[in-house]
Amino acid sequence: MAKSIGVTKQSEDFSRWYTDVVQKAELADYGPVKGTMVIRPYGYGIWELMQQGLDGLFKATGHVNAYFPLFIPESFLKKEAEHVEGFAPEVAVVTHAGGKKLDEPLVVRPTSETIIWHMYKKWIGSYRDLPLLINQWANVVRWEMRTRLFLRTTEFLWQEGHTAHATAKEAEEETQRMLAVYKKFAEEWMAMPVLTGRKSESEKFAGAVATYSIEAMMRDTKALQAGTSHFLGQNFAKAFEVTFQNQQNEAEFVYATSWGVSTRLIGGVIMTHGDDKGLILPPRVAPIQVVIIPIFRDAEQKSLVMAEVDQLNQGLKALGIRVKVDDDETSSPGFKFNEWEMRGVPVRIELGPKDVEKQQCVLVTRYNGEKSFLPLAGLVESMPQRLDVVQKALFQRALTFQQENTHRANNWEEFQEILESKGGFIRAGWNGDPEVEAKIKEATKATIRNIPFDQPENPGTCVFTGEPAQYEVIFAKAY
RNA sequence: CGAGGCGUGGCUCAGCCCGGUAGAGCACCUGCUUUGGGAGCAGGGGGUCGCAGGUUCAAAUCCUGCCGCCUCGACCA
Repeated sequence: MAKSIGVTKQSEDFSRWYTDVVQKAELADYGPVKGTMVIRPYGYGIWELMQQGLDGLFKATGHVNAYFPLFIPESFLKKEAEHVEGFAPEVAVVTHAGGKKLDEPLVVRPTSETIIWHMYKKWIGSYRDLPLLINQWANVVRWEMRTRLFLRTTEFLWQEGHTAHATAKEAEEETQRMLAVYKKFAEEWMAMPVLTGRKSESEKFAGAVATYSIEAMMRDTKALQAGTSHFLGQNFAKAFEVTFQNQQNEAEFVYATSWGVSTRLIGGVIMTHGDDKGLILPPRVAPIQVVIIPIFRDAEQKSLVMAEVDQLNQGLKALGIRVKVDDDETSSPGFKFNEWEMRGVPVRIELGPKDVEKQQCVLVTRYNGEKSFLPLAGLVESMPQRLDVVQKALFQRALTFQQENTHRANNWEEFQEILESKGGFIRAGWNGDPEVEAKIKEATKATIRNIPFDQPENPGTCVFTGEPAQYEVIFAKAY
């Protein structure tokens, strides 16, 4: 024993731990083209559950799904000045197709605002066509220089909502509504506590009037932008000449929003809950919520044990619980324990001859390693409740961690000291000057994650200049 | 693109300095014994040594060029 199997310890090398977990838990693998990723069935299972959850929340807020093309005429991208400036460096361009050079190059969408607003021009004529609330599930391509599985890949899966409204107020409300949806999803499905707020000018979406984000803290105390919602004002409506006639019969430019979360969230859930043994999945997004490991020596024991196991399996399935029986006879129980722990299954049930005799089983919860002997009677019925407890406990644990690693810095010395010794989120005053923001970034690599909605009455002084602060903001090193 | 490192069975790597039969561990296959925290023994299969050229009787090993990957920096959901 004691061979170095499993994953690199989180405490030893967080970044290697992450890469190990992603690959050994069979969530994803590297594709042959630099920066591309193959999402394997287990990882894709998480994404499917996320999609179901999010899609339900989108539908509940009045949105419908549609699909727009992957290819966008290059000229579209150039119509909105900030947008093209922001995305031009990272777009992939198709210059040849059908065996010849194209008249106009096509860009592979890095996001779909341009092609969607091109279409909205055709569909929107009067105030009666508004609001238009469309979401699409799609892949997008951004040629990033440095990539990491799930967190930043050349091609990734996401959803992008694109809405059109008659008034700025309505669009702003939509922006906030969807940010709240993201917060709810992150916290209740992914068990990831997040901070909501507005992005600084330098960090906002290219082409937006304002960008809002949810920011989460990973177990290495670095920040992860987990979702964004943009108020686009009339920028895209003007670029694509999308007007509507209001009730006074006047032409007006339409107001827009867009919002998205991506497969990056999977990276977030891994880094929010995982430990030295590997992945820990919140039950709501776990492809396998309960794994049952039967233990037996011979055929007689096998039939005895499997009879109980089958009953458990059927019972749990009937309640809609995602359960797997690992009856593979070519690997040992001990191996399976470790394997399923590494893969983050929330609850494990062990059932052997001794248990059948006593009409009990061994139940182990992944996140805290707690092992208990429970009577088989009533076990099935108790499972939804048990999973719910795990789901909430994971959120609580992550929330406590986030709070314990959030500090207030009142001056530059404190700021640097906290960043060096503790890391994490730093709440600090900022005078609102982008140059100051840039200087802090250059000096420390910490960036303003967002300007939280919950502002103190007095934001104090700017942590860098000592001038009166305009806001209290969250600084952190980020992914 | 700047700086470092690395390309050898599926994976992790040794061999390279000092040229001469291509290796180990893990994984895989077969058999027997095992199975309550990563099982043991025995046998077995599998490699154009990143690519191209050069030096040499002889190249994984030396030389040149190219390609790819990783880490760090500049860009970002």
